[in-house]
Amino acid sequence: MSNDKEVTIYDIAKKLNISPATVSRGLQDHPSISKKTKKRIADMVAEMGYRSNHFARNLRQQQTQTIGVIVHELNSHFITSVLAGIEKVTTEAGYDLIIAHSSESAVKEASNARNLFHKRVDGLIASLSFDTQNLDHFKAFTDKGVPIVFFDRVEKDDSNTVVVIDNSRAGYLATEHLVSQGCRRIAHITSSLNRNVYADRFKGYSEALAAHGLPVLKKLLVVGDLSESAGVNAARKVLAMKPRPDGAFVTNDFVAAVFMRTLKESGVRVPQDLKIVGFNNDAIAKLIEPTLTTVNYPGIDIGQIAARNLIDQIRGVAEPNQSIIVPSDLIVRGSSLEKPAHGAGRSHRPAP
Amino acid sequence: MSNDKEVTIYDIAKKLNISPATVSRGLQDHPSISKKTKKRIADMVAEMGYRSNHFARNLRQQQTQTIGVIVHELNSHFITSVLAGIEKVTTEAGYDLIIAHSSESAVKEASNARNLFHKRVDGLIASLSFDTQNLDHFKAFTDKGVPIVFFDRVEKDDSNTVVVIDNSRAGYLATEHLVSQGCRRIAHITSSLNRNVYADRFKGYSEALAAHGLPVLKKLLVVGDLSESAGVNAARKVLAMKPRPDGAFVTNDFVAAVFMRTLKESGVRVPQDLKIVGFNNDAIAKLIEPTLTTVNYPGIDIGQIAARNLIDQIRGVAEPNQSIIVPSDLIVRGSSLEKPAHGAGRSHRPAP
DNA sequence: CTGAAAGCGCTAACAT
DNA sequence: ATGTTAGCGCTTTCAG
Repeated sequence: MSNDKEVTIYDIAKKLNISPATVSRGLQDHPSISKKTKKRIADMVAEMGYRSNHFARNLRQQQTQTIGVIVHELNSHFITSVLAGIEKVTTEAGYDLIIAHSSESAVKEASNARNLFHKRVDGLIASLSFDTQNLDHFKAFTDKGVPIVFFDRVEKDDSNTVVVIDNSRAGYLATEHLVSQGCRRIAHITSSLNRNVYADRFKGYSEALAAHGLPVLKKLLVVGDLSESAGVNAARKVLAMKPRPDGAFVTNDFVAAVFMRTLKESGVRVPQDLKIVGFNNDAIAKLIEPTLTTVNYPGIDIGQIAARNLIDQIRGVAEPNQSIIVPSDLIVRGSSLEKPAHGAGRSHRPAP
Repeated sequence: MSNDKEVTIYDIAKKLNISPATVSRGLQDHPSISKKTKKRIADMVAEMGYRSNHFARNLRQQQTQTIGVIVHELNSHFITSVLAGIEKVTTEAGYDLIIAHSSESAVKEASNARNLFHKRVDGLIASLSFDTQNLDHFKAFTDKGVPIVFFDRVEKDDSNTVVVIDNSRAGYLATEHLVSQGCRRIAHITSSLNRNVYADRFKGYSEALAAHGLPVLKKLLVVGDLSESAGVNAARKVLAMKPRPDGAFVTNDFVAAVFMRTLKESGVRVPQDLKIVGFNNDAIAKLIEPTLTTVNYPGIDIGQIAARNLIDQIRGVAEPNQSIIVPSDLIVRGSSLEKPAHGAGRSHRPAP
C-alpha cells in the first residue's frame, strides 16, 4: 500500500492552490498566515500523509537539531540514568540524540568525537574515558563554536561547562562515616587518580582522615580499573595488609560488591571485621549481603542539567565555562554499621 | 580560530581547477577518476579541513543512513549488551543510530515509532514494551517498505524478521535442572504471559514438569512486573503457599535477586529449602549469595545479528520475515545446587 | 577520465 | 496575508 513517492510541500501547495512558501510558513505556525489557511494546510497535510524532510530543512538552515553524547560505557545504572535525563530534556526541546561510547579508550573517544563533528551536532555532552589525557580532540568543536558540556569525568578548561557532584566532599563524608563507625585503618580502593572524580574522592578521603587525626598511608591505597578482577585483586591486597584494615572506601559499587564477596570467601566478616562504603548507588547495593552503604549519584539530575545547559548555550542564552555542582548524599546501609543490621540489613520477621 | 564558513566541494574544486563533480566522485573513490586526481583531492580536503555535508547528501540520495532502535528500557545488562552489539555492526556499516525507549508503555512506543518514522530511518530495530498488544503503530514502516527487525520481545507477523532465543527450550532446561536437583514443587515467578518471552518460558516450564510426571499447578504461578516490589510480592506469595515450594524458576535475575533476599530474610535457606533459577545472567547473578543459576542471554550476539540482518534487508540482500534463533544456555551456580557450594558458591580458602 | 547542469525539499529575503 | 525566487551542498545523468 502507498509505497508511492513522498509527499512534499509542493504537492500540498498545488492541491490547495497556494504557494509552497505559504505551506512552509503555515507549518511553522508563522504569525502572518491566516488561521483559515493554516487549517486548510493542516488538513491537507493529514490527508496526504505529508512528513517534513529534515534534510532539506537542515541543509537550508545549517542546523542539525542533533546533540551528540559520548560516554565511557553504557553498562552502569549511573550512566543509563544520565542518558535518561538527557533524553527527557532534549526530546522535549526537539533535539535528536546520537549516543556513542568510548569503551574507556581515549582513541575511540577521539574517533567518536571526530565522527560527531562530521555529523555536525549542534552541541556535545561527554564524560571522559578512563585514559583520556587532554581535550585536544574536542578542539574542533570549540573552534567552530559548538558548545560542549562535560559531566562526571571532566577536565576543566576555559571554553566548556562541567556538571559534577562534589566528589571531594562525598569522599570526605564517606570516610568520616567509616571513622564514626569505629574504623581506624581505612583502605581506599579506587581508580586512576588522574581522573578528576577519583582524585577528588581521594582528596576527601585524605582530608577526613587528617581531620580525625588518622594518618594517610600510601600502602592503604589500591588503584585498579573498574572490572571484576579489580575487585578481586583489591581484596587480595587488603587481605595481605598487616595489620588488616578495618574499613574500606571503594569508589565504585560493582567493584565494592566483588571486593566484599572475595573478602567474605576468605572468612572476613562484613561489617564486623571490615566496614565498606561504595559509590554510585547501583541496583546491586541493595541486593548484596550486607547491603552496601554508598554515595547516591543523581544521574537523572546530572543528565537533565547538562542537557538543559547545553541547549541554552546552543540558543545563546547561557554562558559556557560554568561549573555546576549537583548535590549528592551518603546512603547508610548494613555494610558499614558498627552494630550490624540483622539479616540482609533491613528489618525482618523470622519465619514462624 | 577558523570560525569561518564551512568548506564545500566547490571550494576545493576551485582551488584544484577541476569540477565539483570530479571532487564528489573522487571522494567516493569512483573508479573512473585517476589515481592522481584522487590524491590531489584527498590532499586538498585535508589541507582545507573539508567535512562532507550529510544533509545535502541525504537530501540528494533520499537515504538517511540512520537506523532507529526502540527498546523498553535501557537499565538492564541485557539491553545494553544488545545496544553494544547493534552499535558495533551499524557503526562499521556507516549507519547512525537513534535510540529511543518506551519505558514499557505502548503509548510511548507508538510515539517513538511515529517520531522515528518522521525522521525517516532506513530501518528499525525494536523490542516491544510490556503492554504492547499489536503492531499497528509499525504499519507505517512496512507500508513504506522500511524493514523492521524485532528482538527479544516480539510479535510475529508476515512482514518482519525476529531475533530471539528459544525461550521455550530455555524454560524447559531451567525447570528440568531444578527437577534434577530434587525439586518437586516448583513455583514459576514471571511476567505477563501475553508477552511471547514469558509465554514461551512458561510453556517450557510446563512441559518439563509434565515430562517428569509433575503436575502443573496454577497456584504455583506468580505473575508480576519486573520491579523490586514484584520480587518482594512473589516471595510473600511463595511463603504463603502450603506446602511451600522447594524450587522457583524466576524469569528475571533482578526479580530473582529480590525474591531470594526476601525469602532469606524470612528464614528460608537457599538452596537447601528452596532452589532458584533466574534468567538473563545479569551482573548481580554472580554477586548475590548464593550465586544465581540463570539462563545466559547473549545480548551482544542478538544485537549484532539483528543489526546485520536489518542492514542486509535495507540493501535488499536479505528476505524479511525470518525467524532467527540465537543459542542460549543454562549457567549453573549455587542457588540451585542440591549440595550447596561452600560460601558464596565458589571455591574458597578460609583465612589462615 | 572529466565537466555541465539539474534537482533533491525546504526556507527566507524580497516582493506584492 | 501570500507569492517569487534563489540557494543550502551534494550526486548523477548526460555529454564530451
